[in-house]
Amino acid sequence: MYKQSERSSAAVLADHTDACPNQASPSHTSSTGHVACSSCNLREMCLPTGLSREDLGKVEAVVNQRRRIARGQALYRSGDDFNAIYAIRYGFFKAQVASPDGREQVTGFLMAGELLGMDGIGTERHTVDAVALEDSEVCVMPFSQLETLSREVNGLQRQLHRVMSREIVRENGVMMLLGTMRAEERLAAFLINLTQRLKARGFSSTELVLRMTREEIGSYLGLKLETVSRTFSRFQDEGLIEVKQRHVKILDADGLRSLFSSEAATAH
Amino acid sequence: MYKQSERSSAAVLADHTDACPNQASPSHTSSTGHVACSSCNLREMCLPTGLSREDLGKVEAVVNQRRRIARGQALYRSGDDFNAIYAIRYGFFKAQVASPDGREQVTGFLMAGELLGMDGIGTERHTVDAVALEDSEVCVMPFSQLETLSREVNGLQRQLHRVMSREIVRENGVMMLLGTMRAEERLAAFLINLTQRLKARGFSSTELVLRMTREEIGSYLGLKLETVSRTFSRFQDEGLIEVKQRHVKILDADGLRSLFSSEAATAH
DNA sequence: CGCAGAGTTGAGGCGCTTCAAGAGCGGTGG
DNA sequence: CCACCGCTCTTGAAGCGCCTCAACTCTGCG
Repeated sequence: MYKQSERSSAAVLADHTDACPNQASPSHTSSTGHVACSSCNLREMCLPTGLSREDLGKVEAVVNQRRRIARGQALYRSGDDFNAIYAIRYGFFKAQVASPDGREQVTGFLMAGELLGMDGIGTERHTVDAVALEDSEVCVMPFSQLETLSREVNGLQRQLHRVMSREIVRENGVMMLLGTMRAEERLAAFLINLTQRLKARGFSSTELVLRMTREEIGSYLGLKLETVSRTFSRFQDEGLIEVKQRHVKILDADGLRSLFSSEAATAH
Repeated sequence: MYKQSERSSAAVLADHTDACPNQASPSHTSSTGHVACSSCNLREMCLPTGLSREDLGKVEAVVNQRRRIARGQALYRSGDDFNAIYAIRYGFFKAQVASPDGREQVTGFLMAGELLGMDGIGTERHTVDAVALEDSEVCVMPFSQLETLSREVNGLQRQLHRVMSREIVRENGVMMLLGTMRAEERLAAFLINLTQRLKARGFSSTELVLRMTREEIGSYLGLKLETVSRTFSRFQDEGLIEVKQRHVKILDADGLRSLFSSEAATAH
């Protein structure tokens, strides 16, 4: 039914069947089995997009390790040394920053095929926390090797620049959301964005299971959890969506879209 | 008195003495005189930070053009083809995004030594407008040449990655500001940030001339111009600053800082 | 001198937050 | 198996912070 949840709920189950008894620290397990980008179905939305078969082989030589992160565990934390960037193989993460006085802001939610860790390049230290919201696995790409290789493989260099630029542009969009939109618009934009990304990964674009709490959604959108909850309820009353806890069914995607694009006249 | 304003006001004057009569389109003038990074006093806060003399020479070969932008003109606009990134030689810019329905959000203010244009790398099209807030000049760095050169000059590659990563981190900070801070905190953080950057450029860290309107500040901070104005007035009443139009004197920098860092208990 | 753009200030209202109570759900242990 | 606990989510009521609308001042410029 929820196509998205199949593997995910299985992963959650896996959490409690083998995470506890088998391993002391499941979050730091690294399965060093060789990684084959060429046989990864996320290839085309991950870092090696558009590389030739030959170049792909060179990249595979750099992506020599995977790492599993149990739900609730951090892949890295603000202040950690920066060594690598990470591609999500499966699972779901949040990225968040903390201010000196303890406030936290979720800066992004990341899913399979997306990259984590670019915040650390500038200072050799990570500046955000990357926390798994479900049991996840990432490919570890040591950055110094990536830099070396991208001098030789033009397509990789190009792709690395693209990915970083797109992250800048994505954040511009979030700034616009936070700076100019009302609660209703923010949440509608959030839902549409999520469903689009899920659709690109072959999941349903009308049914999804939220991997984060209302509070985390609120943090991302600059709202309090009660406002998120109320707005969900209002969307449901208006027939735009159907919400049952974290299960959301989109009933009127265009209606949602019209809440934040074009129809600016909604504001009175 | 206002060290910062010396050259700037001179530039503004230049605007009205030669922009109108002498040139049809001052914003597109490119003075192709050779550019010498090695003799540029912004060298150490610009792209070629930390390069050897030899490598610097190679970079200079790529930075072969300057461009002047008159106040109010755009260096580039959203939708324009992406060709180059730009280093500001002097002047002041705002970067802003527009949503389909016409809302605008200022995503940054940029000063000498800072880089513009990285928003365009990902899609080969710019996604933001870069508008000069005073008469300005930039060094044009064709990106394809920069990519080619950065394969050869490791320091340049490294620096390019650093700069992009730092932009991501900066935007994370703005997201935190927009998502969690109150008007007072936002404006205090804004002022402290500006003065720090001015100080790094050798200007006074206590007296500054704002190059942007209240509305532009408000757009950046997710506030309305009236709120910006009122908050300035309140800061003045509290003896934190002295405001006279766009002239701002910082009287109590620590007081301002305490408004947004540590003292979270300010919220009641 | 008058006009336009930018900034200030006041009054009132709305949207979101805050505070609070209760319901739903999953996990745990008797 | 069911009672219980903790966490998440929902919903209501009241308050406050920022926005909206509006009038006025200030400054620079023709």
